[in-house]
Amino acid sequence: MTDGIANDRLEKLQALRAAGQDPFPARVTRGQPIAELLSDFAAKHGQTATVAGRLGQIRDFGKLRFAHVADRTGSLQVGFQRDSMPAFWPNRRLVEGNDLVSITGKLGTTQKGEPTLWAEEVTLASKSLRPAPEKWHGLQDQEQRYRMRYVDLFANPEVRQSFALRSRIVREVRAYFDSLDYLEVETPILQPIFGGASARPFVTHHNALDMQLYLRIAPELYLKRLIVGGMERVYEIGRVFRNEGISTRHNPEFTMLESYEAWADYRDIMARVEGLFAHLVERVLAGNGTVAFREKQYDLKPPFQKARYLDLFAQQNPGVDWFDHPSCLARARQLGLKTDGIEPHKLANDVFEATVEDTLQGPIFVHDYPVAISPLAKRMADDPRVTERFELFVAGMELGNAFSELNDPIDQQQRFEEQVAHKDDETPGEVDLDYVTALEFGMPPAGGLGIGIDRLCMLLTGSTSIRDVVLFPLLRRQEATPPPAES
RNA sequence: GGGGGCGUAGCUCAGCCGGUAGAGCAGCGGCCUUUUAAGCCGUAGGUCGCAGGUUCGAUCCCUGCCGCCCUCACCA
Repeated sequence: MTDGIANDRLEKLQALRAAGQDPFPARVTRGQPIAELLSDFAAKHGQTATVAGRLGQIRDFGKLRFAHVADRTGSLQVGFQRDSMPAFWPNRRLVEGNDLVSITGKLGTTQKGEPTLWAEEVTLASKSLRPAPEKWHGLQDQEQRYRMRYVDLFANPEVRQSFALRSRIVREVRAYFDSLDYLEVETPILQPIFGGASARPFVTHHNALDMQLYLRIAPELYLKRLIVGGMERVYEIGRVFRNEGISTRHNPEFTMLESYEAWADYRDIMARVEGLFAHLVERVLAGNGTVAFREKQYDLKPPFQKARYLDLFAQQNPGVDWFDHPSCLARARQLGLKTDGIEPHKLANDVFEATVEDTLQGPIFVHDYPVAISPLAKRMADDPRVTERFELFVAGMELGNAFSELNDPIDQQQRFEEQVAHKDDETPGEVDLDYVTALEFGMPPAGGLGIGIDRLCMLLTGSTSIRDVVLFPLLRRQEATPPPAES
């Protein structure tokens, strides 16, 4: 357990104990937030104050030492003078950089005007047995930053800021839906039948019921049951799980916002999305709607562009008919896409993704998706081949997906049966009959929305990798180095 | 899964044409009461990711493996 712990720090720990000091006391004098102390600092000159936090590197002048103490709100210099703290002085070296401390003293300044707490009493709050990363560069190694996020967070202040911003984004998303009289709800993560998206699920098992369960790939079908139940406006922000590849835009567990609103259609939901972005620009970006992402600028202030799915398809694939398999097949081959064993509608959409998605700098609403790739969306009245559905793209990245919800139980059952007939790893092996039953009781016309919160955070924080907005991204388990092979 | 890159001290990084390892920070000892990437003097710290191979000799070249990063595929 002590493997890798610096010996000199263990020695100091022992020395502290020998001197009768607990290196891990249950409580110390709590500090005042440093940011508060720093505001109108001049007026506080001479006052007694306590700060508690992590000690930075010590600058030692013999009979005088300086160091900064950082808490969640900021950092403040502390000065230690031999002549004003004779009791502490002989043990001063037992408290060192990266230790957690509580320090009481008088507020003042140095000759250069730096706000400083002149220490009178120092209490070790918790001994750090490991040194801090390099003071100037912080922790740079990506692997260690993800594996040891706790170090990344205290060593790299901008990481803390990024996650504080994420917290603010989620809070404001809630505030927006709350203001529209939506109810925040929680629906099952453990589901006997997975649905609401197309993705491979994680499989688990409940012992007492001896039942196979899936971690949800989407909350959709449960939220729409609530619409049937008359809740009318609901949203959920929660983790979903997809057993698929990992990339800069994909983590196996990620946070999804889904909202459903009775009596709304997909046009209304488009307005909701624009309203949400207007709210976020105002409350998170302080009115400045321009964000930098992957070296480009994006203006997130609504209104957003709109384009029909099939029009975009036709622009990038002249002469190709989305609904005509041979022509899509030829185009797919020309693009070098994988074509073996791919369902026709899937292939057509692959052509769309290969040729159109990268051009969608946006923000742009792509709307009216073909029904074959939209099993839960309502058909257009004047063209049953397409649905009332849109996706929001920014920087070639899919941020959201919305549609007028299919509420015809007979159509829904047929589409489910179609899916089951062509079952693959990404579709459930059975029809969700209970969901169909719910629709049979009558679901009002409704508009639904899904937004990937992590991707939204990437955009608003300028992060190029989803791992920079997920506190603990999934990494391969680090195995102990295997012993040399026996012969 | 394919392609590319990386892995050297606790941290940040050098390391030439193959000749057996370096700096800064952190640590330890010393000097210093106004520094804030403090400074100066000294000192200690290494399974060069792991395992093989080539070679008189491998951190360096080759092969395999492990991990991470980028990218493509996958992900409606």
